[in-house]
Amino acid sequence: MARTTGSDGERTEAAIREAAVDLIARHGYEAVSMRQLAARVGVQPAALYRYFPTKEELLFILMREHMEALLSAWSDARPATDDATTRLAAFVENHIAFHIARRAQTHISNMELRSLSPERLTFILKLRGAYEKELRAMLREGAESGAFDLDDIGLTAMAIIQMITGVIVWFRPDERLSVEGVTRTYLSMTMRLVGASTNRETHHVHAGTRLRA
Amino acid sequence: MARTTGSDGERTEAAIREAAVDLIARHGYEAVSMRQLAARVGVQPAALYRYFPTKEELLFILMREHMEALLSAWSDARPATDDATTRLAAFVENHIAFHIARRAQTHISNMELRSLSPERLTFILKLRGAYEKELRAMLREGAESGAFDLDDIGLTAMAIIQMITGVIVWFRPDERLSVEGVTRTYLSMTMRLVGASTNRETHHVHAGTRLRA
DNA sequence: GAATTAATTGAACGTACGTTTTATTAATGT
DNA sequence: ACATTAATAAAACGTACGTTCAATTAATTC
Repeated sequence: MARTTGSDGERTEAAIREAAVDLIARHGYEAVSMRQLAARVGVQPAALYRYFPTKEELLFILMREHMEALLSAWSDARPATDDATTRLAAFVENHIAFHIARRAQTHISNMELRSLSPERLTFILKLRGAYEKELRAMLREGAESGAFDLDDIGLTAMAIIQMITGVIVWFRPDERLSVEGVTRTYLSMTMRLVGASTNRETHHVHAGTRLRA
Repeated sequence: MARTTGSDGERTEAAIREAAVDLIARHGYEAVSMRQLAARVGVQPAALYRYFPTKEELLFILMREHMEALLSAWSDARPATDDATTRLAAFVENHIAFHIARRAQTHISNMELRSLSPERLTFILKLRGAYEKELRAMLREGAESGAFDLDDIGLTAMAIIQMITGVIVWFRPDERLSVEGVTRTYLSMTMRLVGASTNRETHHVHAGTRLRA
């Protein structure tokens, strides 16, 4: 046998990507073999190499596209206003929506970094860094304008990222928890974290633990 | 060759554990071979099987001991008082100290769950569940007593866990960031998250001039 | 000092891996 | 229709994997 009837390069490549995302997110990059992947796609292992030169390149491409899509989504969602609170809220909402919609890809981008070659790792980390920088810039602006009250920009940024990315670890939308409800709660928690002054929560007094030396 | 001079079962087993924790945390369970592990220990691959029947059992033992040590550490650190704020503070402090001290084991317990058989996975998840239940109980008590003000106990618990466990992902103690300083900041952020009220009158103060990058 | 137990080696088993090569068929362009 | 290109299959390459087994030596016991 050779070329099969109805075969189409574009469709096959898309099918490989899709199957790879699902399998790698589920079992891990190292645990998924090219034979497994080919079987899922319904093709012989050799056919994969028409579309992706190596297994690692396939992983890298999936990661790169996910990170670029994340940055692009934020670029689109980013509000025009300079108001730090509005911008931070948009950031959190976009982040949660994006990560819930692409749970598998996010899992891969977070878990499989160590399977990348040094150069590819650096590339992905640069994209990640650019994204986190956006958050830090917001926090700094809010702190300087007085909209936020926080101890440490870097630590707060990491805390927020960990918190809102962690949603995908446990969240499955059901009748009890909706995407909107979860987003609302996480938005509220984020605002507390940065010490945002809102009209609704002025009666709260935050913990007195303050800056260290 | 056979038994080597000075060989000692206890020491060899400890060396295997130690090497396994380091290698698996660094490269991932699937990526580490028994041959690699044996080479690191300075022994032939077959020798490993005197101490651990299979590779997966070795992973399971490392995870189980880590989780049991975590529960045990909390059991020791848990304050006698019923005060929710005091107890939550102790929880966060213990959690961060434990996870920084055992970064590699934590990494393994968080990342390699999918390499466990269903029964072993269930076992580990039960231990983890017991730990998280402690946190939820604290939050519930604090919410009922009025010490805390929060929207959703389950979501807040997950947010806190993600946030304080995330420390090990990026934190390396250096001259700029000490364990104590990071712990203090995370403690403060946790108290904000749960809407803790303090008896000390703390008014809204801008952190502007004291901000760190 | 002989017998027993503990610790390890060396070699091998069967299997699976990522990848390459070559041949073959389907679709496309002329 | 025919030549060309696109898409795949089939088979094989060398390598590495987890694990087992028998043999061998060191330490311990009596």
